[in-house]
Amino acid sequence: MKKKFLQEMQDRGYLNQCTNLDRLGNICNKESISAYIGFDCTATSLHVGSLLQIMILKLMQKYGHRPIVLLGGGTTLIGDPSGKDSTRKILKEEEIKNNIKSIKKVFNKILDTSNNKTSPIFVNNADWLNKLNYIQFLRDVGSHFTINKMLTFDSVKTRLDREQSLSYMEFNYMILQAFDFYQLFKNKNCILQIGGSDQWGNIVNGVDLIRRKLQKEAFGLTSPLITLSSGAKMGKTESGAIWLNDELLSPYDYWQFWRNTDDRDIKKFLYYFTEIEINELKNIYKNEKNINNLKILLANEATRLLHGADAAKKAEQTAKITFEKGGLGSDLPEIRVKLNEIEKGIGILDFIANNKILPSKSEARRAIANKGFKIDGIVIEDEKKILKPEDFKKNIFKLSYGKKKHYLIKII
RNA sequence: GGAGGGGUUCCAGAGCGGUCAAAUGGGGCGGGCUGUAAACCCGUUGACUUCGGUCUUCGAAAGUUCGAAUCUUUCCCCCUCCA
Repeated sequence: MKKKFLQEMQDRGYLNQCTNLDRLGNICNKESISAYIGFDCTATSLHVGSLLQIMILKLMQKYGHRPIVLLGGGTTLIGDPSGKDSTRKILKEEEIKNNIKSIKKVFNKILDTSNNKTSPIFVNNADWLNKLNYIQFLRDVGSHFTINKMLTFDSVKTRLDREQSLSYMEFNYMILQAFDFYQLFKNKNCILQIGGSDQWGNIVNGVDLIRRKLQKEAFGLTSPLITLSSGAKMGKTESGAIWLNDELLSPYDYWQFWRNTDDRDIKKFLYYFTEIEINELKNIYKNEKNINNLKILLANEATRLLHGADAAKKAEQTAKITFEKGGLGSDLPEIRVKLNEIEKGIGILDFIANNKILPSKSEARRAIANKGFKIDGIVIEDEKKILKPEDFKKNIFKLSYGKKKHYLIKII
């Protein structure tokens, strides 16, 4: 039973690169460690692009290790240039604070907070970065970095190669991230930093800094970049990002996202985004010949992990009713209208635009001309249609846009 | 600091006085086929419209003209070469 934690990391495909896999494995098997992952706080929610990292934190807990979640209030003020080809918008401190609060909710939902030994610790690097004294910092930390080396990092190189500007502020990002690791190593006994493969350079810098300043070994580990078979970026779909916070994306829509996984990605995703044991997964994969059932399994498991079992069940139920029976699933997004407005009559175009189903009446017109809208399964042929009480059976009807977007229209 | 090149609709990229809401490709969206998949095919892709049109867009502002994305001036930004 060697390398239990790292073994499963590897089996699930979470492991891309490690500074010293053998030594880290030995330590992990002997004692419980702390490891950190830093998250960006540029939005009020993380999206599925960060989910793999969160799964890793969860896996740590499974093996008795403690995850440290660094919500980078300090570094978000700067903006990580890795993987970006242009400078990011600079956020106000107030916004970042707000984002951190909102993002935290997701961690508390996914991670186990009941076990004292493994419950996550949240840290904010603003706590130490904001206090830094520039000159002091340059002497203590800056002296350990050479420009020669910094220029060789991908994040810097790609910017320069593409002749896109890289501000001095952003150039400093990697040093700050290295300093974060150093701080956590020193104060929280955090010996490992994990990140996406684009973070490799930044992570190695931290490991180096710790070695130079403390003559101690720290470890770095990266997860692979998730690539979709379609070539698109994970987490970005037609209708925007797949947010983890339910205020931004309902559990039903989240479920749908997984249900619509490309055939070619399904196996990988089951390993990545569910907690089903590897052996069981192998079995399932061998025995289940209907790929759609695998997609449903993935959707259920992934949704359960984030939104809970009830939400997952409800979403599945709604999907079943809506797609298999053409009926009205209770979990579909609802749009309520007042009875007196319906009695007056509402033009379908106005209705679509006012309720933000589409952004403009012109688009609504086009969609109707292309037979994109249906009421209870019947195509709306006339863009001049007026919604009236007769359209509502039992005060409700289903408005469908395309094959996948359905809304319950209710009279209140 | 000097010399050139350029900023066009989501992106790339044509247009270079009227026929331009702007070619073409990509992406998006809708339809068809299917399995709520992929591939493929078709349509669509500024807003408002009484479907006749109307209004707002081609880095910003001002101007020439009956008429400008296209010409002129000023400004802002980006790139290349030289110093």
